[in-house]
Amino acid sequence: MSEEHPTTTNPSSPDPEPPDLAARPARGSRPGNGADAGPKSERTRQRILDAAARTFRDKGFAGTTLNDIAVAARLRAGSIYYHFDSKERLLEEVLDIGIARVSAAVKRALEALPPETSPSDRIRTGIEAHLRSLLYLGEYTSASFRIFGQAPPDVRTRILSRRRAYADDWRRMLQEARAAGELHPERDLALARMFLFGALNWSVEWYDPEKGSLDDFVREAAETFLHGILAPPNEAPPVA
Amino acid sequence: MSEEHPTTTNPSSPDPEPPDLAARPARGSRPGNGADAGPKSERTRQRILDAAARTFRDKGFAGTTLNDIAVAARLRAGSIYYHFDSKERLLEEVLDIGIARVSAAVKRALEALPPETSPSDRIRTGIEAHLRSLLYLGEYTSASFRIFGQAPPDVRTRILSRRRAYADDWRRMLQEARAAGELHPERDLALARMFLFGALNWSVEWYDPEKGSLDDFVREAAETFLHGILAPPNEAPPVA
DNA sequence: GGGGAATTCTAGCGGGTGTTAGAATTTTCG
DNA sequence: CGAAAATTCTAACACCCGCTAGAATTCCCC
Repeated sequence: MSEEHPTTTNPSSPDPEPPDLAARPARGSRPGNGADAGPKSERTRQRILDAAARTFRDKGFAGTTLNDIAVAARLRAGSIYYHFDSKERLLEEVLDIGIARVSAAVKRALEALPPETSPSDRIRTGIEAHLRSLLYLGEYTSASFRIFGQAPPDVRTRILSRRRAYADDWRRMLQEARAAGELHPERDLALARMFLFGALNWSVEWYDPEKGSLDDFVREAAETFLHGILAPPNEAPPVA
Repeated sequence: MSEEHPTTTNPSSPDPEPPDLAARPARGSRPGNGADAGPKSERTRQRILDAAARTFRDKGFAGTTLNDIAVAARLRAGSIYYHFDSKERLLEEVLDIGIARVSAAVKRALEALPPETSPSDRIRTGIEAHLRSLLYLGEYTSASFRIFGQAPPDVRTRILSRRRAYADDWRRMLQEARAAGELHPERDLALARMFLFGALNWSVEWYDPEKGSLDDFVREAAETFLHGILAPPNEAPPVA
């Protein structure tokens, strides 16, 4: 219990506490005493993280200056280094929080469903939860998907395990639906999943909350993915 | 006939020659004579453009150094300025060529169809052509979609008209299919279109040409978008 | 309120950026 | 061949980057 930064900012995800992110000794002198750092500066750390998430998302990783972040967080660039080891580490934490939040939101939504819910309805719920956390929950989630491709290789590999775990959740969901006979037997599930991720994550680039409610939007998105755009082939359309 | 650079590099797209990109007087002295620049250096310009497309795509706009491009094009960074005004202009031309090629490829594929082709089959063909030019045709097309979001605002607005024109092609295609009664009446076409773009363009990030043929891939992608992933609701699945 | 730790700021270092001027080289063609 | 034009290179400028040391300040708590 001698570490001073809680590392993971999101309180809703039970973390196995990856040790690589935690080790950051306070600069000037040793904190020494048993108590961890006061919650006072924890809020500054939070402000920096928030500013970084938004700025990274808007201008990309290489396009973002530490000064950009500092201005948005209302301090000087040098002060960032009291809280974070480097620009890369800052990115790493933003990305990490991002997937952690999306993953937790989806998990929570699925667990809230009645146990007899059909696999395809679970997929529907998952899509809606994923989209909602992307578009509403904040900049971490959108940043996490938007700039992952720009992250330096070592950051990417360090983040990858979490992303893979989330991808596995989806793989499982789709396989269960297939096992239940609810999916078209010829569809390639791996491709469908990547297709889905692409479609959903791209929405942060163009979604406009002014036009129409978010609820309608996420519902329609799920329907489009499940049913496609074609009219049902056999029966006449319900409008008669 | 006093300009020396043909501006648009792709010979396969009939361009209306946007004048903003063309104006670049040769540096040291006036070319003066009636003949335009020898095709000798035109190939250097091409090499720079190719190198820029690939490097931009891989490392992003801000993450790419003029020196990176110069190394890939086998010359010195300063020499780039003989052919291009600035890094931004270089990006602009790469992006421009990218959409122009995708747009031309899709248009060509659609025109090759027999005139009685149904609107939904036209959509299918469009999807396949778009994907193919993204994944096979080269780095301009993939770069164009991958880094558009990183472009400086003025570059983005200058490119936007072309992108809008391409989006309009798709809007039209979808509307015709709907008018023909081939689309599900409740689907939101604007959303479906953005959904589709997101799914397709994201594929440049993960598509692996080693696993399976491109033909199968693009076909399957089109089916997934058209029919969704669910099993057909009314009839029994064709496997009986 | 005062003392010591925690936090922020100032100032700067070393390096790399886009860009440019002008010299050096290559190409073109009479 | 030789001269003029076209192309490339060299060298540098001005600037901004990520990052650090140490001084200055603020915070916390007895």
